[in-house]
Amino acid sequence: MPNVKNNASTQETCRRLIDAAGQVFAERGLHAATVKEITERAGVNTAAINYHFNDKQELYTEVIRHALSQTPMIREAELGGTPEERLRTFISEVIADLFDPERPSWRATVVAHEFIQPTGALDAVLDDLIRPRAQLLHDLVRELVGDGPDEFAIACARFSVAAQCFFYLYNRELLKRLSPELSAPENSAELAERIADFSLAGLKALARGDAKSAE
Amino acid sequence: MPNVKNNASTQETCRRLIDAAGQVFAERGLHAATVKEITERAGVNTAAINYHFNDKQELYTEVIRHALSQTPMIREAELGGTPEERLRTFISEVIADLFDPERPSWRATVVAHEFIQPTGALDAVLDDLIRPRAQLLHDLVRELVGDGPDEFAIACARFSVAAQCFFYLYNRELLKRLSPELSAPENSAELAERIADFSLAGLKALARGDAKSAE
Amino acid sequence: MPNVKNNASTQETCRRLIDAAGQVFAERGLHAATVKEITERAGVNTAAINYHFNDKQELYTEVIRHALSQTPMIREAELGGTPEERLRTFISEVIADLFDPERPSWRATVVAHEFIQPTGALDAVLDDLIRPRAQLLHDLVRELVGDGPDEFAIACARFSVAAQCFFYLYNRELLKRLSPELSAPENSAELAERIADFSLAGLKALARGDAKSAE
Amino acid sequence: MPNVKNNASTQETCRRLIDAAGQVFAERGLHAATVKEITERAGVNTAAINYHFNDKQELYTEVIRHALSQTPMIREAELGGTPEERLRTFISEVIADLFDPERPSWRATVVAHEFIQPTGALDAVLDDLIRPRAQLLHDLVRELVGDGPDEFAIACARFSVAAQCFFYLYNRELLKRLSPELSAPENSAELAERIADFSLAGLKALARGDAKSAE
DNA sequence: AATGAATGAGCCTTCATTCAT
DNA sequence: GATGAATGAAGGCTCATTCAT
Repeated sequence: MPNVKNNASTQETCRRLIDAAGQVFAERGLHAATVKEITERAGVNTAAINYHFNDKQELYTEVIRHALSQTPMIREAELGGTPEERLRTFISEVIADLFDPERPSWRATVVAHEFIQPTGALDAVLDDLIRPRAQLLHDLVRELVGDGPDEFAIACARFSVAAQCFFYLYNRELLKRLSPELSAPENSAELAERIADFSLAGLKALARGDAKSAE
Repeated sequence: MPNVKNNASTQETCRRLIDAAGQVFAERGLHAATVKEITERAGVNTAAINYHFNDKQELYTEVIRHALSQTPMIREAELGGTPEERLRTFISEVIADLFDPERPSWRATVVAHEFIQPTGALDAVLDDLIRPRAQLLHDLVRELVGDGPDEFAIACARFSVAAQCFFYLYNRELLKRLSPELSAPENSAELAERIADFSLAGLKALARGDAKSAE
Repeated sequence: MPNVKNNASTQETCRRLIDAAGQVFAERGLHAATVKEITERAGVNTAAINYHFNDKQELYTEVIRHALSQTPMIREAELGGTPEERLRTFISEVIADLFDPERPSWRATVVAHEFIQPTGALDAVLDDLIRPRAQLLHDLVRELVGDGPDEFAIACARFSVAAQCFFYLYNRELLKRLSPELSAPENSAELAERIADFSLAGLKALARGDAKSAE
Repeated sequence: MPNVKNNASTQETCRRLIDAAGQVFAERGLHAATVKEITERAGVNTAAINYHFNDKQELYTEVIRHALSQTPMIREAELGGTPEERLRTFISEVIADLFDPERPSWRATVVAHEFIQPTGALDAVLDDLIRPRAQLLHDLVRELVGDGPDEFAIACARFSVAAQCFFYLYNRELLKRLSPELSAPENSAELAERIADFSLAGLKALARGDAKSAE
């Protein structure tokens, strides 16, 4: 957490540091990223990170917090419509965010790093930023499948939905090599629809209880 | 690639180095892992890595290769039964492998690291180890949905299936915190069934062409 | 080439590093010299070499440059008098420089090392520092022998003069053992005169064309 | 000094090691030369140096001894003729040896290294190999200049002669850059004659006592 | 006798952090 | 407040040497 300063130039420096650090952490990971590269890309002096964030790790935590606080997940809560429509909207937004060449691409990558190998930053933002988003998806799935399935089934189902979105976050590099057409931003709308179709079919089957696992 | 030695103790040393390195790379990532920690855990000399593998990066590549070459994906090709049964078997095997407390847990983690942020090891094993496995799943999905859907739809569908498995690989730490019951090995059989149910429902919908994306 | 810093203490640190490095490089050669010994002798931090000179090799190049830029050869150009007097002055200055116990003795030795086995530093200073000095001696010899001899003869003659001086640079250790009296600084004035006598006799013979090689 | 073995293959291995080591020491110097490169070039196993010569330093000493024992200096003693003719022959042989592309070129270079920076090998061979050669040249110079000049003058004169030969040994690399024509083997005969002319003129002047240093 | 696999000391360099200004 | 020069700890790697065979 940065020292809270009111000074406008301090805030500007912090903002530039977070942006530069996000890029470098995304490209190289926490350890391989060097303070020198971050400060040079931010155009600030060598000591700025220690001055504003105490150390590299705290800057990293701030970068993770920043990245997670801007994910679009939260917005689906504000949307109306049928549950089906809201699930489609949710998936579209997440996929669009991942593929949008306009948005800083480092946000998703640093989060992926941290999820695979938590450094403490994950726990620092778990309750503020992650649990509420997870709850939203949980509630939406419950609405879609009704009261029949137990909580374990709900957990599986919501992760099946989330997994399909996260997949395109975690495996960008692999997909570039295996299925370049799936990496192209112009196909992301169709991809989102297909994920939604697939997911709604899976959820409806769960709602009907016609699955083998329900026997 | 290690120097090929016939000596039995050399092979033993290499094996112990790969195992120790797998653990350390999984815990810390390629850059944060130190050769000192690896060699100490393996109980060998500091110079052993350079002697047997030339350098740290080549040891890492060997760890990735080792991890991937032991994934069970390939075995589903040998299984008989209907396509549905083979998909269920495939998912069960992958999930069982991820949750099996007997198997070294670092295999999955190092692969996850490498997929998110390739270091060159990914490309070194792409054609040998990854493409054949990807092709198997592609063919199975095609069998299940018939000739109707185009290749893009097949690609989306197979990644939707794969994504649900990978999710439990990539997000172990997150799941421990959000849904401890989904991290428990004793629930992995039910989890696998639910993933299979969800996936088969999604694939059948694609086969029927009753999806919004088919309009 | 050191980073150009204005700071006075930085310049002081660089000066001390060059002086310490000169000693150690002279004693041990480029490869056998360790940065640890250099930095300890300079009383600075281990990282100072990399900070000020990027790496050991660049420090070495700077040492060579420093050593060559302080040779007295260049001054003979400013001296007046007959060509004979100028040659005597030139030889006296070079010999005096080599034997002067006040001047750091490493300058000559590091240059000798680099001339025998160039590491890249030689080429870095060839055009700046070596060719101009070589040209001065060439011109002086040409003046002394007139237009008769061809360029090859001039080349041989100027190297015969230079060789007698360089000999006492290269073979200090050998001379200490074979002819201690020739290593004594108090005899250096007589030595310089004898070299000059010997050389002027050789040059006059060349000018007269009474040599066997001119037949 | 190698363990004296009668075994023919042992002698063969030592010979190959000395030859390979001579090349590598000449190219890189004592420290930068690696045991691995030497043994590989010699086609022997890693431990051969320690086995046959105890350690790298003793192999190096043996290389120096080998190099010095084959210099042609000694042969002039066997030659007849006037002192002038014998000096010409001596200089021709030394120069021819340095420029002869047929002879292994590392001999001169390793000696030059050792003369500039004695490692102990110099002292090991000083009395056997160096003093006798130095004495021969001393005696020849004394014969040429008669009894007039004192020993200091003789010392200066003989080093003036030797210096002109050594110069082309020590400064090979520099000469390649400054005067390529003086590096060409086909010009070495003319070079030797010019050195002899220059030297004989210098010695005759010393004999006549017409030098400034004699005043 | 001769080998080559394995060792451990030590090297150069990098880098997050500090401190005088 | 903010800087950038300087630090020291630690990292990966090399290499002469050893030792079991």
